Amino acid sequence: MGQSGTTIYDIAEEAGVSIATVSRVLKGDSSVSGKTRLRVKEVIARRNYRPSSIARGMTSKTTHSLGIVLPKLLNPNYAMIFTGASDGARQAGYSMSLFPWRSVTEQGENPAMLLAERRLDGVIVCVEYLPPDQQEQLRRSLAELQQYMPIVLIGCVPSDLEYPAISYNMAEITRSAVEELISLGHEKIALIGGMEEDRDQHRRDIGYRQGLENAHLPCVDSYRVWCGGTAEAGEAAMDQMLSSLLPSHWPTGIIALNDMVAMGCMAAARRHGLRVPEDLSVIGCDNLFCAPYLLPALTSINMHQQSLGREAVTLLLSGENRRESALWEWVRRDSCAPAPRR
Amino acid sequence: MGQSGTTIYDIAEEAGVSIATVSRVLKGDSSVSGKTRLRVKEVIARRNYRPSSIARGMTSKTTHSLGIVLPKLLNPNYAMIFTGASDGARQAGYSMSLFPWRSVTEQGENPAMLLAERRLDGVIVCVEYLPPDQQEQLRRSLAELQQYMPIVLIGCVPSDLEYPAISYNMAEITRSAVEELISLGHEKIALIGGMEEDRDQHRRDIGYRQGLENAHLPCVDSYRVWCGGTAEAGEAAMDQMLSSLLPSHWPTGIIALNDMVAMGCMAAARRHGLRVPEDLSVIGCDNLFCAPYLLPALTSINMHQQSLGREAVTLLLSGENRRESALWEWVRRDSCAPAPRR
DNA sequence: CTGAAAGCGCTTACAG
DNA sequence: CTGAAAGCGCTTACAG
Repeated sequence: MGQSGTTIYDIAEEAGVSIATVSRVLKGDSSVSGKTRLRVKEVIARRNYRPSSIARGMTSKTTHSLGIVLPKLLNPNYAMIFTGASDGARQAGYSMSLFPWRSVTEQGENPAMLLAERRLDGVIVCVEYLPPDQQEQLRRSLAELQQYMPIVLIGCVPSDLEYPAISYNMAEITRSAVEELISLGHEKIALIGGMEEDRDQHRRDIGYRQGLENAHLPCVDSYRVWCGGTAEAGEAAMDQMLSSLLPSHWPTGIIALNDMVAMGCMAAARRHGLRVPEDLSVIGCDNLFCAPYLLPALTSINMHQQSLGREAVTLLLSGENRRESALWEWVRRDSCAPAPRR
Repeated sequence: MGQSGTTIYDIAEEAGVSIATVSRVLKGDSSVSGKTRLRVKEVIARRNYRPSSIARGMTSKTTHSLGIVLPKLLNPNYAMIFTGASDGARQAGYSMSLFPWRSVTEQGENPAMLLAERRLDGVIVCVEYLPPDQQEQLRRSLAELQQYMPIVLIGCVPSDLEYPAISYNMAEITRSAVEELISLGHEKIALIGGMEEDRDQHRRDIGYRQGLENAHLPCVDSYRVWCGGTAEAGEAAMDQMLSSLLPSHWPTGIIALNDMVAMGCMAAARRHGLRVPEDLSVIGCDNLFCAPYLLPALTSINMHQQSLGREAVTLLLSGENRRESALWEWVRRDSCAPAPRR
């Protein structure tokens, strides 16, 4: 165990050359003569020698490993981003490590320093919308982090954060969702979403209001609901909303934070005797693998998370300071229908 | 960018001590006098200094980073394992990197060497059932890998592989699933599962046959279907099976490879006019977050993947050579019912 | 209690 | 084309 042991000195000795020469054939330096190259290569192969990337890192100042900071991988959405990022990294010859969101967001002394120690060649930070006080902490952590390594932001990136970034158009997406429902004749449209603790809601809220306003529809407070990002949370929130409203005031269209929340909403709606989509249209977000297999199949928005992850790596390694918008597209299925006649 | 720059020399100079002393206060060595300790700590804080973990690794021979080799993270199942492992690692002060399955399984020169270079402190390898020829490659890769770092196996671990491991009881689980259906009066029980390329099926097949045999039921070839692990694959496989069989021969119970496959099966069954669970009972595996929200809610098996990931880390860091069995439990919902009267 | 020195396994000018 | 030497940023005996 751990007896890898063989170093560049062993190879040099066995091949009868200096370690400098071994180092040269390792990096494919063409100045090495054919015969020495062959001899050295043979020894390397026979001894199964692999240079230590960490020793290399000592001189080259580069670790060939990247990091990604994510809120929670259990959301399949983030798992997709991570997968894409991990793939992209590997293809470029880097490894990818996962760090928890709180490593940049928590109060206390220098949470970002966890990453700084690692001397990564760069880090992708996936940011959700945060309340003002936490935003301040995020700002500080990012500034600190950037002194140690390049960073790229993805997600709900505040527009005044001056880093390379690929950001979600949550306002635009939500406005589009409102328009989608309005075009089907809906007027009572509810917005269910936003992590309670970090009020992810904010951007969505802006788009939601815009959409209603453009159609000269009123914005009703009881149709705007905060909840967590899980199916359970969505179910509870929907249940709560329906229970507190007279059936004549029930919304006919729901825009959910994500597909998991949408799943919960549909379950709660069913329990209250609502049929989807006849009585209630539902729109999710993220286009999870299970969306087409729900009953009815869920209309959702494809966020292309996997390619988002890859692109973030590309951007990170490019060193450019671009700011892009993440792609998204409608995936219309069976959970939306014309509004019921009043 | 990357101007972290400050080293132990800077701190030593500014505090008017030797680098050895700085190193000592860094590791909390009690031999340092109170006043020097304070002075050094002050400089460290002011300069925002963090020792380079990679330089530390040079001497300590330890990188404080672990790896995990997974087939594919897009399966939420593996995302759970990864999350658990990543959490466990972090709590122990380690970081966790993801490596693709093919890094240990692919033909060619020393695929495992990708990992060897990294000088990880250990690696978790999540193994699926493999056909004999690939098993040989796996065996070689693992043996090689172990020369560089400790390894722990999880998943469908061949019983003759002499490594610390936490393995799935796929045979036992599948047998239990057969018994579950038999106890509901089913006699025509189909097994849908097993990645076509790696015949993951094997263990399940054993359990399936045992279950039938114990109940003196025949094992019908057309009820054993190979397919990939996705919903689409499950849908296609089910479709194919129903289309090729006379309705009077249709199975009344399905044991699916996993929940995603089960989702596909249910969709295909519906298209063929079968009601679940009245005409057809379906059992999934993995208990995905969406299982309770399907219609009908899917009966499944909870594999506790997250704690499995954590435990794998514990086992890895313990250095022990234990071999454990992964926990599992039934989660009975609405997709199983008594067999229809013939 | 503290410092000078060697060493971890490489890479890279600098000579020859 | 090749080698001796310095250096990357730490840790750890070894002296004092």
